[in-house]
Amino acid sequence: MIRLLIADDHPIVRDGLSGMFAADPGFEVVGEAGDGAEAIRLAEALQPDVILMDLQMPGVNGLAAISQLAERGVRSRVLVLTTYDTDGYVVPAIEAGATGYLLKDAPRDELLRAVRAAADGQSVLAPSVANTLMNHVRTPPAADLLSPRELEVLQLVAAGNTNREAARHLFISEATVKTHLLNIYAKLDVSDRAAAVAEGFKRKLL
Amino acid sequence: MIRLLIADDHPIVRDGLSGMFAADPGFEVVGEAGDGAEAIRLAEALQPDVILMDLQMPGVNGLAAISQLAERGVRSRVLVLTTYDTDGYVVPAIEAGATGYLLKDAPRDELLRAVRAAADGQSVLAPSVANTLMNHVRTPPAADLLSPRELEVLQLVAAGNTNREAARHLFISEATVKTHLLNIYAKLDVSDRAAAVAEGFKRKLL
DNA sequence: ACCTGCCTCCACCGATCGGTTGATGCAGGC
DNA sequence: GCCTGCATCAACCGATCGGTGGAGGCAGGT
Repeated sequence: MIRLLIADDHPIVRDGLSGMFAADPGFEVVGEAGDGAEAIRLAEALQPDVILMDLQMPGVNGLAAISQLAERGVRSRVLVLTTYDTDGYVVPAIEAGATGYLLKDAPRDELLRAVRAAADGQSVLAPSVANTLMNHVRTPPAADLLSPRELEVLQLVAAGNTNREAARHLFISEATVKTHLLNIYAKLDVSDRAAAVAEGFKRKLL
Repeated sequence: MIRLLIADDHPIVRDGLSGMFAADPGFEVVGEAGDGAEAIRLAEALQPDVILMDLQMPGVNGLAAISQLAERGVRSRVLVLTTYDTDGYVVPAIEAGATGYLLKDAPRDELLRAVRAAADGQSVLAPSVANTLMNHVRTPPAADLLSPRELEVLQLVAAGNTNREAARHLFISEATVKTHLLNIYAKLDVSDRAAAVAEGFKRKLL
């Protein structure tokens, strides 16, 4: 018997989900919340196995609610169930601790399977959500903004080498290393080696 | 009609998959490869819609094959189909360009659905693989190795500030900034600001 | 043939940084 | 009450860095 909490600001959606799960003997809807704050209160009080959470809610939104649940040590699994494939929310929701991410257009049986999987700690992602997540992991084009040589220099600098040491590693003069660095600064729009390293990481060059 | 290429070093597995897809009129197995090199050759020659790729293969392994296919501009979707939920390969495979990742214990109909989805460009992940991927994007504990103040200093340094500028931002003296930096160097086991920024990124502190 | 981008090198300067030593005050834990 | 960790400040030194203004060679593309 899986104990469920439903958090959605639309009563109609809550009723629909509630009825759907009530019809299946494997589930019990133990509570319903209309906003994030209520969801947190009820989750702490009821300790459900799974929380179906909409992201768009008034006041404390779903994302914030997920973060707070994690902080407060609530062990319920959170399954995000949202209307739109709002790309921008997928990664934050997962970072915040969501166990799964489905869209509301999912067929009934898929939703039931997903909740069972979530209760079991397994991850369920809608295909388009999986896409988003995978694109997030895939390294972007990583522009060949820096020349190969400049990249080598930047790597050595990031490893803590002084210009002189980097020069020795590359069998060139210290002056050349400095020239490369100045070019790197210009290309990355920074003004010192530390910021260049930071930009290098941000742009996934390192 | 979806055109398939099967790449697996076990003939038995190839036969099994081949027979399975041959039985369905929606698929056509246009080729089979026993190693990565052959998979690449056949993929370029046949331009299949989907490639079912095992990761463990002699010579050029599946991971390397996926990378090379992407480099050579082959437009086929690659669906990784491997025996074990080898965690370490999930993220690299996706970074290399895999469209989906399934385990060989997947039921027959799920495999068929997955191939159709892949042909359509949609992502299909086995639940345990989805788990792995999600854990990868979740920010690790991010050890509170650095004190809050030290972290602020490091962030300012990473943004390209000089010690003096950082001091002004924090309303403290330059000497204090230097002290913080020295403590940061010791904690991160580096010897200059550039390497500290690099370590900060590697340890996900920035 | 020309231009552009890349890689290489030089010299000089002031500004900044890294290293050291030492000090104070204030929390929290034993 | 003592110790540890954190945050704050000071003065000093040599080493390093960033900025400037060059210069030449060598490849690839127009």
